[in-house]
Amino acid sequence: MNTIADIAKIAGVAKSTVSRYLNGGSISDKTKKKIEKVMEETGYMPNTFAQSLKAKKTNIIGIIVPRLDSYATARTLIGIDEFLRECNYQMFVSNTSLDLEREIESILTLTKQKVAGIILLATEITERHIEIIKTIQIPVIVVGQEHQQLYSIVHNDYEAAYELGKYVLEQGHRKIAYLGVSEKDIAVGVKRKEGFKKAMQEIKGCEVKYFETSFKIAEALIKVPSIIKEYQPSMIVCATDNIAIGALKAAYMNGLTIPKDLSITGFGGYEVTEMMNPGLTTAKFFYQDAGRMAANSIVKLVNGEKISKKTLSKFKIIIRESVDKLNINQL
Amino acid sequence: MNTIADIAKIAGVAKSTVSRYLNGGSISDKTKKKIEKVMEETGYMPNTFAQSLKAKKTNIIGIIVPRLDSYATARTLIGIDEFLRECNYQMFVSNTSLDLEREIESILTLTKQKVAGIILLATEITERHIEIIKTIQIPVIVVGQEHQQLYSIVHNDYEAAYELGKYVLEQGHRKIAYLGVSEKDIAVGVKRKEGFKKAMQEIKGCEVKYFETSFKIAEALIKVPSIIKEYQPSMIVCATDNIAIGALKAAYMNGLTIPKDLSITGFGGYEVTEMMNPGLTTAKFFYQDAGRMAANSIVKLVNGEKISKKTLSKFKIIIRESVDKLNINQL
DNA sequence: CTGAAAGCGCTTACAG
DNA sequence: CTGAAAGCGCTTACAG
Repeated sequence: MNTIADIAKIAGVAKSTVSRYLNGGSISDKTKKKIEKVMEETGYMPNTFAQSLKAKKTNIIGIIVPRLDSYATARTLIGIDEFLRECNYQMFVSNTSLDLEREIESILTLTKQKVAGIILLATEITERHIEIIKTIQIPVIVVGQEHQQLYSIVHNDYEAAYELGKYVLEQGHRKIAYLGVSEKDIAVGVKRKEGFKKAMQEIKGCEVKYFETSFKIAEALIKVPSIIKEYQPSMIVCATDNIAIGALKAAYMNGLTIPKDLSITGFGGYEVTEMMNPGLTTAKFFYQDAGRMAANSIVKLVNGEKISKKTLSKFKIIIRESVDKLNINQL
Repeated sequence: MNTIADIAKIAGVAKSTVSRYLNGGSISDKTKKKIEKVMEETGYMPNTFAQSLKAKKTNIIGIIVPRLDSYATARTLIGIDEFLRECNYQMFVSNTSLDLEREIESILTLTKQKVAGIILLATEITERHIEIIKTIQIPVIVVGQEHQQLYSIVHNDYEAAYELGKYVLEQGHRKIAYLGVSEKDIAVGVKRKEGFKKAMQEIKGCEVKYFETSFKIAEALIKVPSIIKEYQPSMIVCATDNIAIGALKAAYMNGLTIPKDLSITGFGGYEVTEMMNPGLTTAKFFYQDAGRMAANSIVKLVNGEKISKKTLSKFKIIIRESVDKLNINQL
């Protein structure tokens, strides 16, 4: 592996000239040719460390993800990657396996590596997050959760849940189970539930019962049968598509036909929900878009531009076949 | 952001002493205490570039993935990440969006960044891959595809397909459609088909017809109805779970009941196949294991240890409900 | 347009 | 155990 000094010697010029060649400084055509030739012959590759050591910054954006095996993560990463490439930035992905401790660690490690900025796909924002983000001198964008003190890109969980709730009521459902997640997760656990509640409050005589589960399909599989048995709702609104997929399977295993015997909805709009049978009605979020927005924001921050604290990503209610149309008079 | 020189000055020692403190060299308890104190006060963070510039190597392993939104990729990454963390290596993920040109580029970029090794989740290995991998002086492990000249971790596609083929025959199927992918993909396009063919050849009077589609669910959705209509098989063996999911949906949309009217199998063992209705019979590969194996291999190579050119990852036929048991006499 | 020199922040022999 | 010095490969004023 040869260095700029080798190239200079072979080409018979000074190191600085080679450096200038590399960085688009002004050089005569003659020396340009000479250097070009040597470059090709040697297959020279600049040492990124030496470059960064001088330049004091990199074109790398660190992305911290809670998990890799998630549709939402994958799509968001694709959006980030796409946009970053267009701006000549690279992305460095760091996985934390849903461990908040590792999230903090990752922020520190990325800082050491002098990334230009950090995008955090968040699940829960703790005091320690705020603290450390203030300490490091690097811009940070949070995706999926919001916090007054941080820049964030968030899905419109509240409105999406509200719209979905209204749709469900329009279909005549009046005895509904809402299967949510822990309120530690503000976006999924709180906002979606609140939006849904608002829709429910706008109508009289609708019975709703709230249940809680984890993000795991397997847990929904276990919880749903008892909900069906004890509460006997005409529909289960699930806080994520994965929970809905578990509910769908649980219902089938208990001999129920969807949507005739039970209606089910999700949140997310994962590709596979379209392939379920019946297709799942769900509130679709545009993860890839949100990823692009996050990338756009971080690049702006890195360049010292101003951006608004919070950006909302859009959603769409996708109506498929998993919700039955009930005749209200029959109830 | 302060440097080793700042720390040294504040603590009243030499830079080299601080460096020694950082790297576990021998120092007296007294100076240790002093430095420790200053470290805490300043919140010192070493500059990774300067470290790497001297040390001439990093603890980073570059991972090149063809796509991010794939179950197989995600699981493999998890396995790699897990193992690498245990060995104090970091992973740097580079996505190519199924663009072979970008794959070559990524190898070059990672080389410039002086990664210690590269793991390539491969789809197709071209001459240019071989060429460039020979050029760079960095160990490379290929996952998912094999090549005589490269180190690889491969799934046992051939045996898996053979076993699955035998199972299908045991269930009495004698008119089978095999829905595969392009033969450019040796593992999925060739090996699986070959293994399946071998099983078919061991029995007489079985009619098999081979079809081809892409990896996309949407394409399977289009192709499958015409296969059903024109060929009327009792079963469709799909080369991936995604294709099988598309087939399942297509069958439903055409009013068929699975497995009574049509049996379907896949390859992969994606988590969601268990949640389909009916559960999909499939050849499960252990992606996370394969990821760990790849990480293990690359660490060995980086440390100059010998490893075998090719390592096989295991598989398991998962029998669920998507294959009907036929009475052969009835045929 | 070109070159010599200083310096980025660290590590590592080499003396003491 | 500790310090002074050289050097990793590059970039960037500063002269010429």
